Formats: sequence, structure tokens, C-alpha cells
Amino acid sequence: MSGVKKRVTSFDVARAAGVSQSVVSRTFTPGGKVAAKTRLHVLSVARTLGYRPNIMARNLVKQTTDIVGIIMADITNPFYPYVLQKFILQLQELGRQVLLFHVVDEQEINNALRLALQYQVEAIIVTSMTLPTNLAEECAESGVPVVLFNRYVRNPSVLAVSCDNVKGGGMVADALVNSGHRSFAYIGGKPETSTNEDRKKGFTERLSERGHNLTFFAEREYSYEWGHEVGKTLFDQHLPPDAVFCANDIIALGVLDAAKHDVGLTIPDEASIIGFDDIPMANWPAYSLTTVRQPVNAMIDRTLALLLKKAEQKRSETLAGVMVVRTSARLVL
Amino acid sequence: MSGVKKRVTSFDVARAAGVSQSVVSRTFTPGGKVAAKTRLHVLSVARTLGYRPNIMARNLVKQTTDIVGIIMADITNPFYPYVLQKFILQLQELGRQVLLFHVVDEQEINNALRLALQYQVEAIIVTSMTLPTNLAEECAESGVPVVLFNRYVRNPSVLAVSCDNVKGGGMVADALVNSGHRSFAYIGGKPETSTNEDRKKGFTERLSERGHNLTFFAEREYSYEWGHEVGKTLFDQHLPPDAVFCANDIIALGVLDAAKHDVGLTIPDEASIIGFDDIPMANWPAYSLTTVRQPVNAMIDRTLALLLKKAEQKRSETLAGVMVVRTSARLVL
DNA sequence: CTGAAAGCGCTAACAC
DNA sequence: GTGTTAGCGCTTTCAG
Repeated sequence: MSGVKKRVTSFDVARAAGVSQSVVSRTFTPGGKVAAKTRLHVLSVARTLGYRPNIMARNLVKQTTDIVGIIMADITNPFYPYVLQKFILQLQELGRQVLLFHVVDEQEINNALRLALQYQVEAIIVTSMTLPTNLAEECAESGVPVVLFNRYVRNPSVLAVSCDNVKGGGMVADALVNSGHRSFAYIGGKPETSTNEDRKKGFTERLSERGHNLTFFAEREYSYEWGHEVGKTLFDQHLPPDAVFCANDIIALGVLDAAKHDVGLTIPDEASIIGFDDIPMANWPAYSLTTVRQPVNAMIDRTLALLLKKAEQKRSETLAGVMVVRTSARLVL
Repeated sequence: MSGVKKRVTSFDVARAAGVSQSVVSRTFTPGGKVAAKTRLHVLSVARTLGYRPNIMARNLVKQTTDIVGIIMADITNPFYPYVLQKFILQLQELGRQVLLFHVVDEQEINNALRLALQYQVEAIIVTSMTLPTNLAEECAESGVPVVLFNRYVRNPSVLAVSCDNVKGGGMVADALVNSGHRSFAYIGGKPETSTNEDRKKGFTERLSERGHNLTFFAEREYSYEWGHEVGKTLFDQHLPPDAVFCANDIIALGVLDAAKHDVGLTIPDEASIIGFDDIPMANWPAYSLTTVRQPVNAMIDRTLALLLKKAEQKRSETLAGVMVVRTSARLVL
């Protein structure tokens, strides 16, 4: 009624229960040594007073936090909500909470990181962004482990977990060549990102090993709009490619829609389109997108292991993806 | 190298700079009164030592937090990533951070809420879930404002911001009836949720005012899979409805795919399908879904106002949605 | 303008 | 078992 309620502290409970404050503290500490009846009494007094232990105060004295910072850029790409959900669920099970930072561009990662550090997070996960080396070192110095998810940087001191994108690109090239395709396009995402570079590299290198080249190449960002836009120009050429590999699914969906709905092609008869990630929409009948599935669960597990398991050798990891064959590409297996 | 780095505290900086600890504190306090040259000196010492103010400690003494808790269930529904992103961006601008809780079912909201409270959050946003009344009161008692986003409960003491779903359902009914449709289906989401009940209510009531009834009705959950499944049985009837209103877009997309790809109907010629939300995919050419757009930005603004603006009359709000006409429904305007 | 001192709410020895 | 005491790192009077 009258403005801010005063907080109920362990002292209040102690006084009301006729015990010392430490007894209250012990009552709320998992292994705390308190006589069974005392504990019950304290608990009941606490309940009637509406007492809740202040975790922040606890964290302060324990010199630790159970908060993990997640810095995320691309949250509207359907790949990430699942990732985020899974991270949170796992972390919650491990007794951690998630402080989520959303950054719009790479500049801001700087601030986000600093902020996270100020909140004394126990560890930091950075998704779909790279870290300037100096920043990485700053984190290392402050003793807060940082792991990049789905990206990596050259510097081996920055831990990262990602899919084997080079291999993934190679698998796509092989499948396409094996099935008799003859002209190949690569539609990339954001330039200079490790995912984009590696998928492109894996694809083109395998292609040339098999005696083929790219006939079309473009890259800009990881979005449906970009895929849709470039798809329209791509298939408008007088001799469009018969195989298109897109840096991720959301781009591929845009390309697919351009091919089918804007240009009027029959897919996969007139062109094969393949993506990367295996987002939920890839399996929708409107798309039925052939793609390379990232081993998300395993990637998340490894990320958490690198972040929170104390006794383990820590080094970056690359997990293999698996090809998911649907009907957006004409593949003979 | 050697395990955990010791934290650098304001005392360390003070000692190294030859000043008192309070000077260091003031240096890092926005309006702090410190001689310009002292501040510069402290700042430089702080930098070389790698000092970062400990926000948790500050929060403890200031008896406030700049952390807002968001409790979210449906994060993989494409409607929510945008909502989440927007909330975070706005909150970050207001100098707040977001502690994100993901709950799988309504049971867990209990825990999530309690946890959030223990972390001394300044305010709590609950999306797409309702609050048992007792919980709501507990929050009120602890003085932490809670706002439901996109749901509400009868109890007027629980603040909520949502779209005018009754009106939205009515708009859809009107549009459909006006355009000569004759048999109407409602595919709902999760039963007993205010969104589902209100959209259904608005739709069916307006329908009956106009002399029509529902010929088909089903509800289960807000998911593509549900829409897809029910869509297949719906259109497999010998006299399927010519107008289908779905509780949200993601369901509608499933229904649409069932109609087009599983049953082989031509949309909108053989059936009109309308959704609710206006998620990004609704505008993709593969779907071109006619829908009711929720005024998300305004809803978010109002939510934050209710949560953080101190001097304002607080009561639940309902904002009007707007019909977005695309091509999944045969509408004459 | 600067320093000393008193907490914020809690945990963790250390005695009893 | 329980109480006492000393902090965790910081802000904030209150003197100087």
C-alpha cells in the first residue's frame, strides 16, 4: 500500500525466531548443520515473514556468481532461439542463471563484454560473433572463461565450439557433383565471418578438386531478405546455375522462395538448393530443404563443458555436421 | 596461468593511486565530486590494474538492482525472438540488464518467479503465461512489479499488456463474412489461455451476430506441428470449411502447408486461411498469410512503462491490432 | 575536495 | 548445535 516494502533479512527472521542470524543462514544453506526442529521453526518463521535469501549478497561473500552471460547477435535467425532455449535449460539445471545481452553489431560486443564482467558473471558465451584479440585477452586476465559458439578466431587462446564448416561445405559439393550438377553458385552470409569463410572454402575447394568452379558468388548477411533478393537476380540470368549452396538455411529459404515464387522455377528439377543449420522451417513441406544439420545439442554440451568443468583440458572444438536430404536438391545417393 | 586471478577492488586502486577508497568510488560514480586531476589519475591507475567496479556490490548497498527478469515459455515461436530482442534493446538503453528464465510449463513459473525474486530483480516480465493469483500477490508483497505480456488474468491487481484479441477475432469474422464465406473453422492454440479464449470468443461471437456458426473447432497448442496435423484432418473432410481462422500465425502456417501440400488445395480459392501475430514468415511468398498484426512495439513500450515508470497510473492495457491483408484469404475489401 | 567509518545481507571460520 | 565475529566490495554520511 505505502510505497516500497522493506526487505526482510535473515536478521529479521533470526529475531522473530529467537535464534542467531547464522542459524538462519545455515537453515538456507544446503549442507547447513542445524537441529531439525530449529530448522523447521526457522523455516516457518521465514515463510510467514516472506523471507527470501538475497542471492546477490551471498554471491558477494562467496566471491562467485552463478550467473552466466550470453552475448547474442542474431536472435531473430530461427537457428538461435533453439540454441538459446537449450543453453538456458541446461544452465538452469546446473543451477545457473542467464544474463542475456543482445548486440546489434560487432562494435557493441565490447560494451556487452565489459558489462557482463562488471556483473561478475561466472562465464561468458558469445554466439555468432568473433572477439577482437585484445578483448579476449582482457577476459582471460580477469579469469572469466569465454567461449565462442558457432564462430572462432585464429588466436588459439580464445576457446570456440563450432561445426566443421569446411567439411560441411565439402559434403555439399560432393553430393552435388555426384548427382551430376554442372554449374555451381555460393550464396554467402556475412563476409569475414568464420562460418561463411569456411563453408565457402569447403565448398569451392572440393568443387575444384572435382574439376568444377563457382559460376556465381555473392555474400552479404545471414537473412531471408538477402537470400530472396539475390535469388531473384541469380535465377534471372539467362544461364542460371543448377546448384546453389547457401551459407545457412534462412538464406536458402529466401533463395528457394525467389526461385519458386518470383522466377517460377520447379525445384529441384531446374535447380538444386542446399542450406546449412537445419532450422525447423527446413522441414516444413513448403520448403523441404536439403541441408547440413549442425549438431546443436552436442555443440551446446561441449560449450558448457569448456565453460564450467574445472578439470579438463580446454581447447577449441569442431564437431561434424550431417547431411539431411530432403527434396530441394536433386540428389542421387 | 596459476588458477583464479584475484579480483581488483577499489581498495587496490586506492592504494596504488595514493588516495582513499572513497575517492575511487566517487570517480566511478556518475555525479561524484572529485578533483579533475585526481579523477584522471585514479582512472589511469584503475586501467593499468584492470579494475572494474563490482556492480553486484553496488546493488547491495544501494538496495536496488538494474536487473529485470524475463520469464518466457514459448521462445521457439517466431513471434517471441523479436519481442525478446526488442525488450532487451530497450532495457539496455534504460541501463538495465536482462536475466532470462525459460520455463517449459506453467508449473515451473513458480520456481522461476521465486528465483527471480531472490536475485533481487527490479521488475519481472512474464510472457505468454498466466500467473496463479497467490503468486501474483506474493510478488506484490515483495514490492517487485510484475507485468504479463500477451496474456492476462481476471484479477485486476495483476498488470498485463496484450493485444485486443476479442476485437481482432471480430475483425477476422467480419472480413470473412463480408467476403462471402459460408463455413467457418477455428483452430485454437493452448486451451484456457487468455489469447486463445479471446480470439475464439471474438471470432465466434461476431460470427453468430452475423448469423453464422463454427463448423469445425479444435485447439491444443501454439505450434506449427499442431496446425499441420489438424489441417490435414480438417481439409480431408468431404465438406471442408471455406474459411479458417487460426489462433496464431505459426499454427496458420501449418494449416496452410497441410492445405496446399498435403491435401492439394488451391489457396485462397478453395479455402481462406487467416492467422494472428504477423510473424516474419507470414510475409514470405511461400505463405503470404493474411493475419492480424499485434502492435508489438507499442505493447513493449507500455509494458516497460508499467514496469519502470514510477509516477503513473497503473492498470492493464489492451492495444488494438491491425489486419494485414495478403493472399491466403479471399477477401473483397 | 578528501578520508574515516558505518553499513548493505550474507557466509564462514572460530569458539563455546 | 549455536552464537560471535570478521569480512565480501561498494556507497554514503559526516568530519576535516
